Amino acid sequence: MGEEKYRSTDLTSTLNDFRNFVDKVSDTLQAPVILQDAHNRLLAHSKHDNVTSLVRIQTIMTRQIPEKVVDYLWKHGVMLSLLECEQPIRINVKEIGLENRVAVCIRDQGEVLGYIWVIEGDSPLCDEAIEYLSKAAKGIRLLISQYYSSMNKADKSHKNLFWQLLLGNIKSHQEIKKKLYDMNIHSYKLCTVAVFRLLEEAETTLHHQIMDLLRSNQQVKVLFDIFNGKDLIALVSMAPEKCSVQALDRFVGQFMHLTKERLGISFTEGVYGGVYEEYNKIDLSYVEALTVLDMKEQLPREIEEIWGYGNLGMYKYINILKEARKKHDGKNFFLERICEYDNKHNQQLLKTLEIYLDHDCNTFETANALYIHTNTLNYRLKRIREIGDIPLNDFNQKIGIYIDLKTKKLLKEDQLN
Amino acid sequence: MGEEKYRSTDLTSTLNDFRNFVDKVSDTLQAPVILQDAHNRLLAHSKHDNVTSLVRIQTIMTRQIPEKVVDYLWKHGVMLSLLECEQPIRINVKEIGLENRVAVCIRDQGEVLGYIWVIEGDSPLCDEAIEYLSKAAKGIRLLISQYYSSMNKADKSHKNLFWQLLLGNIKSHQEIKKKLYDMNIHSYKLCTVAVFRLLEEAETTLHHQIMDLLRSNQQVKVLFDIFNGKDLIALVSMAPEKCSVQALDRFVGQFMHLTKERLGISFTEGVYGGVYEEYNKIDLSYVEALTVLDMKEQLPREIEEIWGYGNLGMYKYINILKEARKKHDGKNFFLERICEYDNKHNQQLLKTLEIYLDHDCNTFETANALYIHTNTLNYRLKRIREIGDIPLNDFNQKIGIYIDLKTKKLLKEDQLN
DNA sequence: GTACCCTTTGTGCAAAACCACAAAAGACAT
DNA sequence: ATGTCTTTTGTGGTTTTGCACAAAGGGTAC
Repeated sequence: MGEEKYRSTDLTSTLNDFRNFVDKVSDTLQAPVILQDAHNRLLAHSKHDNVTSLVRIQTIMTRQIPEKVVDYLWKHGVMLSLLECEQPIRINVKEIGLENRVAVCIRDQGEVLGYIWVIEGDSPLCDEAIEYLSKAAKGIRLLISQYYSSMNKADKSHKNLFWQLLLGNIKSHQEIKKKLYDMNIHSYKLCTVAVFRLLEEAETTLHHQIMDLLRSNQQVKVLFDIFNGKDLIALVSMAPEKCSVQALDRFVGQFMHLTKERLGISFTEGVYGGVYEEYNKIDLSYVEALTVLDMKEQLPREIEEIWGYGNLGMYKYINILKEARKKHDGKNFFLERICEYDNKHNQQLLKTLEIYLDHDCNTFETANALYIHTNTLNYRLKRIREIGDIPLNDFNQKIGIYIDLKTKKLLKEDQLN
Repeated sequence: MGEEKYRSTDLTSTLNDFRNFVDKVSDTLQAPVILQDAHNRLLAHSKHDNVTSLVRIQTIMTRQIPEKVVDYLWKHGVMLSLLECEQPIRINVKEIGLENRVAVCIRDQGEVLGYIWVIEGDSPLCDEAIEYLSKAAKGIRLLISQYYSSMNKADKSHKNLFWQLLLGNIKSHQEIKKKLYDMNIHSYKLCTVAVFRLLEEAETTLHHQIMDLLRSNQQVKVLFDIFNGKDLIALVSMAPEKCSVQALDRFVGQFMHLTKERLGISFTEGVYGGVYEEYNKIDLSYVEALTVLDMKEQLPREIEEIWGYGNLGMYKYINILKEARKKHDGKNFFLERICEYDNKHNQQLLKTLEIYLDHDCNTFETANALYIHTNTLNYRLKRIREIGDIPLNDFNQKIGIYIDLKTKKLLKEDQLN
């Protein structure tokens, strides 16, 4: 699913050039050859491969080096030495089914443009062959540069379309569908907008590395991705049968874990909006994702384990409720009474009530969270019912209290800032 | 607590006239005499009463005939015959400690202005005395008319102030306090606005009867009352120790019951707003009361047993939430899935979920409400969890679902209208 | 028809929530 | 210091709830 979205007519000739290049190198060295871009995406592979390893089949079929291989190579420092070494280096690792290879980095003024891989198999390349490979790497530089720049052009209109979608400029689902088709972007039935927020703005090179990681995920197909300040915004799509809260949460979690592990970069949070079939709801999904991010900042404890808008629960509405309360200025007499008692008697009935509601009125969990005996909790709840005159067996009342509790908290925070 | 609020300097002379009148009649008939207005409020009682009965002490002390006596007289048709009969009639009922009396209605062109009561005790009035009484009733007509008209003037500024309070025109608590003091209106610490809505607009005479009933309640002190179209708006006050949800609910319930019973008039609903100490929150309390009324119309079943704004729970916010949802147009995927299943398999999981939440997730109550076996309910809940992927042990999620459930319902209703 | 799946109801057991009571500790005022 | 009131924790027993399993009924597709 890798680079196909960048395909357009003016790029095909370049791709043909790549194929000719690898075939020529392959013929000269009498070994299978693979050309890759800087992001581990396959640009071309030599014609006369008599493919023997599973890894290579996967690489060619998916047009990308398998995730586990990349992972392995990073973990064992192979990628790093490849990046730093001017000369071709030999890679012999049996463990993950990788054949013996020689790899060289294609570089232009320090910038990494891609890699050439030569599969040695059981007959290692001689020194002259290595030398030839080194030269070949230099020879292909210009072509790859051209490839990148023409790709950038496509990329710009690509970015442009994504922003239009995010901003809801195109109102018709059909129209969007056609545009995607024209751009050769194939979506599954469902899509949603994911947003990952970095601790601080990063450099463009980091952006690319992060996006590579994102695109190489196994759970969802990334249709678009773009950086906007600290935010990485992505439109991801998946088949209905594979779309569940669990799956999306896992996707977000794993991606954030990987960036941390592989690149040492931490996102503050990663979230996603509503999941829709209609492309004209992408803007909605984006806004929803931002809402979740906002909530994560305002009430981190409360929605610690929520990443999707669909699971925000009442917090979807908390900002509206907060504003309503600010305007209306009504008191919640239940809470007033409890607060008064707490202050007077140095108690913590309010906190108890909050945690109790946080834990869905489960006495066991609440007692644990408060580090108190269940009987103590029951006693406090009795007092809350008595003092606050609070009907703890009335769902509606509890919601009213919960809303007022949380909005009060937020308003207090607002005042501090 | 009756008529004192109408007292003002230009009225005192009239009240003196009344005292002179009753003393004169009392002297002539050699019996204690009481003069009352049309609303059973005492205008004057004769000087030389040697009071013997508890009822009379109460009447004079409270400046109003005791509630239970009025109740008794209405129930036994005495009031009715008094209203209809031109001549004085004799009332002999021992049962409630009432001494033997002769009463006559003071009438002017059909309109009832008041009553004269003469206590006979053990020496009944002779026919001439009755005849004299009849004439006296006619003689006092003009004075009472004057009394009413001057009272109306006071009443107008009275009404005016109330509207200012309801509309929040006076911003300062202190200023309002002073105005009340000037008008000789004494409030307890807490007050709230109650609103009762009639099925249809009523005549002024009915208004007065209803207000009399309202003022004669035992639970709260009525500081102001006014009719606005179908709505009877009242500002009531009470001491903090007597102020509870139960007390206010009882007040509203009993008053509505009495109007139905005594006057045959039904209110659609009676409600009250927030309870405040500060007079400048009366407008807020009024708006809150109207909010409750609005809810009573929109979701009668849901808030059937709620009359006070403080107990509205989440429904305080339902209109805001409804508007938010109308604008935002997001779907609740939990509910979507459940709905879809219901439609496909002709089930009623959605209704089950709603009733379940309505009953605070109490399986027993829910099963009863749905007329199904608890195991059936448990099975359905299991299916709801499975099909809708709904975490029924997460308070926040449940709130989100509940809000969306109820707002959806309201929006559907809105569309029908 | 019949096979299959979903739903309802019944039974019984185990877990949990709830409640009453008591002892002990702590807070606070006289 | 003393007594009173509130709070915490423990014990033990009852009630309620949750869940597994089984049987029966209902609808649908082949």
